[in-house]
Amino acid sequence: MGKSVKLSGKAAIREVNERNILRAAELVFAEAGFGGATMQLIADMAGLPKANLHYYFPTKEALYRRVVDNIFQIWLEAAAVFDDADGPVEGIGAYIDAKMDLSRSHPAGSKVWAAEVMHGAPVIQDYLETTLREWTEGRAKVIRRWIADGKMKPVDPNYLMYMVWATTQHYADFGHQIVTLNGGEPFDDEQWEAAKTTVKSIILAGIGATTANPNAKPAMEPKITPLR
Amino acid sequence: MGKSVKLSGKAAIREVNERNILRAAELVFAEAGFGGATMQLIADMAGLPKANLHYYFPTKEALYRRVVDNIFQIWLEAAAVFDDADGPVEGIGAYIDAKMDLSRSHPAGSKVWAAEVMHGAPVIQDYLETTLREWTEGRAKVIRRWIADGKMKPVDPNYLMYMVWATTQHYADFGHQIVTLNGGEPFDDEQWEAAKTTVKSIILAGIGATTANPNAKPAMEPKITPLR
DNA sequence: TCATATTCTGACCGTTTGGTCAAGATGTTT
DNA sequence: AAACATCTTGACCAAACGGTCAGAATATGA
Repeated sequence: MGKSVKLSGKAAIREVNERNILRAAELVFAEAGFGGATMQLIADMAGLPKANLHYYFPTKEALYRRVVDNIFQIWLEAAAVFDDADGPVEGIGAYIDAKMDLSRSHPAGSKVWAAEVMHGAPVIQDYLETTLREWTEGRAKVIRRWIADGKMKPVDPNYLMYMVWATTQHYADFGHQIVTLNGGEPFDDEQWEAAKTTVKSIILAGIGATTANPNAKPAMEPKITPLR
Repeated sequence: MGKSVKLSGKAAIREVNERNILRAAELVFAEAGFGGATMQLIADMAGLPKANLHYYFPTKEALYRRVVDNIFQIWLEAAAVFDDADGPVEGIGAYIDAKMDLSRSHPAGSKVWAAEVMHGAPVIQDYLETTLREWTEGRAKVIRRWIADGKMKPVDPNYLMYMVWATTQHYADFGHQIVTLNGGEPFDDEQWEAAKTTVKSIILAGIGATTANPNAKPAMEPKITPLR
């Protein structure tokens, strides 16, 4: 019932060590940034001598690349919930849920991604230009369809997507600020649920999302400049 | 007609150099992070020998502190537009406008702030606990008053504030990602205006903001958990 | 058991970095 | 112009860093 076949011997050693190193590296990169992170610190956190790190990952850049790769994979998997949805309430709602859950369960990954983008995406530029761009354009088409079907107000899909990304990832990237403003206490289950509900409520109400309303015309004139 | 008295001689030299250094430092810190930034790079960008930097700012930490201080000041000044407003449309709308303008005019500052918070706010923890907290609580009271007056739906002011921060700052912090998804072209005036309008439109509609409606009762039951 | 492949690790190295310093250059005051 | 304060800068240093390497330890397969 395990998710992967239990390996033994050398193969198991390699898998365990690589996993440990990647986990430690993600935390250290998230807390100190790429420049501030040191191989020694990652090694200590993984419980391995530094030279052993370089046995599995030849350079700091290679290790960082793998960390970012993993994050992007998780990101894409979570984005799948968008696909099989009949309208914005279901689709965008589920997407917000998924991204909020990720911000809670995987804050370090979100931070590494944010720092990478902020520094000009030296490592993941190709991802942005290919995979992410295709994904975004695909979802934009779906949203435009929903708008045409009268299921939500006319809104440029890109700005809407940025808003969802920004709002959900904020709870990971700025988690420290939020905790401080919360009196130093991390969010409990109720607060996470309230945050999630508030985000969904405001965005879905903000775009006038309805479960289905094919024969309705937009409630307001399309003030928003459509995508050119 | 200048904003400050023209100094001459040594005083002028000091002021000009400090300003140049701070400007260069903000850019380098934003692009490379604290750990990735080097005094040599900042010196080159400021057009000064490295030793001269240490004459004006004794350590890298001291220089970084000053950069973050400046950012926080600008942040606070922009936040003032919130204060003299009669309702959410005016207050939150103007605040969003101000923060969007800051994201466009001062993206490096936003990035430095974001990185600082992401890394656990080692330098500005006291700001978060004092000034920022007081400001946030003050604004939360205003928002609760608006809710009580029926000018907007019941929403936890903190979650709402996080949403405004996240959405507006996203255009600075993730500017590179947005530019890439925009085909490599930076936003032009129209796109900035459209982004601003979309953000305001969704948030204000999302919280059911009206210019004034003192004798109306909330349109929906308060699903949102109020601040405890 | 022995030979082979893989994993582990302390010691080491060249480079880069933040920071220092002494001496010179430039402006200011009397 | 002389005495003083401030500013400038190339040269330098100790520490920290990413990365290397030879050889020990451990597992695998015949």
